Amino acid sequence: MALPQVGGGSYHFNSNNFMIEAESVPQVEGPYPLSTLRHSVAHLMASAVQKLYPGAQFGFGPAIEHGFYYDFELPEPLTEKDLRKIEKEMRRIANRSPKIEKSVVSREDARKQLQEWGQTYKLEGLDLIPEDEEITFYFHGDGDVRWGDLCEGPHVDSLKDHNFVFKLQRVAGAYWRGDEKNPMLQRIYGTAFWDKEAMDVHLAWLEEVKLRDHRKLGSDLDLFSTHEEAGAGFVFWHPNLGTVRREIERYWWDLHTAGGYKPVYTPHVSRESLFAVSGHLENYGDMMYAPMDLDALPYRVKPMNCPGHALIFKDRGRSYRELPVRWAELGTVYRYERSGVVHGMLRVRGFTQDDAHIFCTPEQLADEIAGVCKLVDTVLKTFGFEYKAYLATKPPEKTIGDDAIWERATESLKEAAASVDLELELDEGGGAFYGPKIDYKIKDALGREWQNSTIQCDFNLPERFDLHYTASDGSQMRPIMVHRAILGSLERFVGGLIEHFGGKFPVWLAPTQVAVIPIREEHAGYAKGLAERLEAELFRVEAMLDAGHMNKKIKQAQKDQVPYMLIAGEREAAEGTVAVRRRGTREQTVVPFEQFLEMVTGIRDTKSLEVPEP
RNA sequence: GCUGCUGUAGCUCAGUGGUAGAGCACUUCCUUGGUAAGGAAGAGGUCACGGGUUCAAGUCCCGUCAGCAGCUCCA
Repeated sequence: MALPQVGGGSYHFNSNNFMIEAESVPQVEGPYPLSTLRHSVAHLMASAVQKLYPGAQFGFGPAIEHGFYYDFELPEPLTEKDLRKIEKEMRRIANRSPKIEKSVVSREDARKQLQEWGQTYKLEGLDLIPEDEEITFYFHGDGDVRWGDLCEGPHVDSLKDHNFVFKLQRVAGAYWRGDEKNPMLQRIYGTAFWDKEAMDVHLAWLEEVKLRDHRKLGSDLDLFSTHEEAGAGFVFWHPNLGTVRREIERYWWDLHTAGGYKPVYTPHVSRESLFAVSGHLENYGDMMYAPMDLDALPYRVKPMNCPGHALIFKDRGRSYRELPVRWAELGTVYRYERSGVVHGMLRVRGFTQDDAHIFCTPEQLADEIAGVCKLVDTVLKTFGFEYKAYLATKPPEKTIGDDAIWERATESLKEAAASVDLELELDEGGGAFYGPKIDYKIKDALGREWQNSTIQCDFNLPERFDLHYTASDGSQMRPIMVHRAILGSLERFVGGLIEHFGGKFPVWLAPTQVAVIPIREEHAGYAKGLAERLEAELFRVEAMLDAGHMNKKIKQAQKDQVPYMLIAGEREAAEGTVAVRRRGTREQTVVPFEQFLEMVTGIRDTKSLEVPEP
């Protein structure tokens, strides 16, 4: 999809290059910051709602990352159709009396005013304003559309004298003040920009997000499904995505083997008492599935893998000489998620973590963390993700472990990051109750941030399981346990990957890597030979040899996002060449088959994200 | 879980109380085509599921399940 030309830079989403060129996003300067404009448009919207739905109660209406929203309590539910009506009214109001005026009032006058208007939520909002802060109202409109709002501002001075565009996007429910114990209000989301082109680019971005939705691609590309028969939040991986997953797992195990990790496997079901020891029952019980009775004892499906790994550590005495131990498991866990939150592959009720636990001494901690940081870097770069890392430190209360060990562990995290040139942003007090951690945020091809990788120090589980090792002086010491996941969960990671790549998987991951298409049926023999040569090199090949039209096969292979098509007719058969057509292009390059094979082998084996010409 | 919306063929969707439809995909036959839709015929639906209203329900009502946009919560 080609987007409007903006500021001399063109903007293409759908080329073979899956990344979006972020630098070509236009930055249009208006007379006020964009967030001020959006906040003012939120007011404009609220006044229109007031006009159309007398008796509306108003909640909050701030500017947000890509626009704004305003929460209302209305006698009837809004539909998308009502949004057009509200937009129309907004334009009318803005044209008629566009000035926005600020009015500073006393707390008492503010209260009186809001009582007069009958705005109960706003009155509650008034009480949230600190004593020493100035209280302001902003007014616009006149006559029957005169509208004011308790608001700290700032706002644009006029809704008419500056050029801007806006659009109301959707309506949804939202709890008053974000608390599910409070009543639910109706929220209208919208956006506003200083110029139409910028908004068009933003809307096109939203379209692209929709096109790349892993649920849509999941069905278009035959990747995965969920089933009413199986229940919400349980993912069925189809052969195509199974192939992607197997490649990722193979890569993951190779890296971990090289990194000194040993594989472990632990049961999906264990006695409930195990989770009492680990503390999961107490702290995580709401997320766990109900117990099942086996021989009159309660058993549970595991929500995490760590208790199992702790049991393995505890199975025999450990010496300082064998530390650190690094144990990895692609461990499938089950967690109860409320029905409204399950979402494709990104939020599910059963998933596989790329889990590993490192048991080490405090002295070893920094080196171990550094090793994990390197591993994370390698993996994320392989998939083309940029990332940022955050150091989450000791929360203010309810923690386990004395200050000395917290300090030492936090220092180790810092030291480790420094040793691998990893910049850490501080997330003060963001650690778990059981230890400090480093969290990674990755940025995908659409510029969206995801949280996947995490490295967590744990002082709690070693305590609860009474884990120990014999130190060189013969004393019994407590190991530190490091939990770490790089992908997070395979479901969420691969679901995100589908969107990151827009279904255009790099060669090493692509379910079908090469499609072989004969021009006429009589060339099928040559084509078959090519396919066999590729299969002998362990390529995943689709040999489209049946009697059908070449054009249909090309169309099919393009739709399936196959990175390379080899098209072979009389000339190619005579010369031992292939006409190579790359994903997302219409050009062909005719090269000797051997040359193609060598090129594509290199691309695959280096896990390149490119799909170059041969 | 909550608010609102939705569920008709594999997919996208039409069908507002009276005999279930279209395009694409699929199957068969014809077509032998040099880079994204050749032609014809055919098959395919317990209208998510259960109950109710009605002479009559895909259509109206209630419930359940599943999905969508969010909220809240999370890998």
